Amino acid sequence: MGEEVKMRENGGVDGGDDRVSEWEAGLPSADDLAPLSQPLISPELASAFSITPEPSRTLLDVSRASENTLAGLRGHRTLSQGFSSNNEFKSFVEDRDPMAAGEADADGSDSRKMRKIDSAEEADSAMRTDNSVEDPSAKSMKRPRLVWTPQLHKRFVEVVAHLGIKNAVPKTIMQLMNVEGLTRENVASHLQKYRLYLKRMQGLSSEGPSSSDPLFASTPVPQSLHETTGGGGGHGNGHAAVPMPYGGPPHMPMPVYGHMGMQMGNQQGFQSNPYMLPQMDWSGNRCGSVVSYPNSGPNDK
DNA sequence: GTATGAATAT
DNA sequence: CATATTCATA
Repeated sequence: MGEEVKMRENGGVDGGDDRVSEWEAGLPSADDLAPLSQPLISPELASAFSITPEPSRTLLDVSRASENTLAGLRGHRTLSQGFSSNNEFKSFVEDRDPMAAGEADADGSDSRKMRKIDSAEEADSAMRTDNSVEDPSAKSMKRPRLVWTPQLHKRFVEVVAHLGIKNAVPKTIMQLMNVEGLTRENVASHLQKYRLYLKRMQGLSSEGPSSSDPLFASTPVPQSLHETTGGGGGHGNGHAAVPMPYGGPPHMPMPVYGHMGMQMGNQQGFQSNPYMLPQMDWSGNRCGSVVSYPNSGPNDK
């Protein structure tokens, strides 16, 4: 099972060196996972989800069943726990929402207000036309919308930062993130947004008339030239802080989780994805009996 | 044919 | 607004 991380084989565009092999072991130690175990989710949110707040979750270091790719690399370096020990990353997913907010048919009737919560026993069974998408062997299935959770985004940012804008291409990022279920398109899309964000910030680094420019973002704007490996050297890039206003640490005016006006019929809300993500690390953190996933798969092509 | 980046759609 | 999907292109 030992696998070596293989990446960038030379796509054809740009002919820079594709040498990469340092972060494999020295990826940024992002920092501590402390915040990770911290309530990334507000209590109310948790309540809403009905998920046990689990107050006694000191360090979730307990779970550590990852190690797939970087398993062999780790060992040296005492880094607090950069990527290697970051535990397996899973994504959180949300079912395809036909219409999230507004924008439905005409304007006057939005018949979308129903809440049948209560009743201890909701035996509402007649429903579901039975189309459970279940196909363990399904090769392609419409994956649910991927939610870029703060943690995920963080990973993303870190990887990108350490890759250097030059090598930060979707495929590589995806591979380095090593998040199961993440697809190139996912990354590409997010990368696009991220780039836009960077660009926007470049022009107005400190400007900010009153935009909602979060004072976060220490302007880590990566220099246009960065070469992480290879070459040249050095680059003492320690690591960048999460530039995006993501990962709302202090408060949560309504940041990452954005609008959770989810109108799920199921109280549990969580869907059972045949493929990925049943676990909710950062927030719910339900480790312990995390089922090992058929990691063998689909990713990493 | 694959991968990327931007545009466009949901 | 956040992602997904499509399109043109390297």
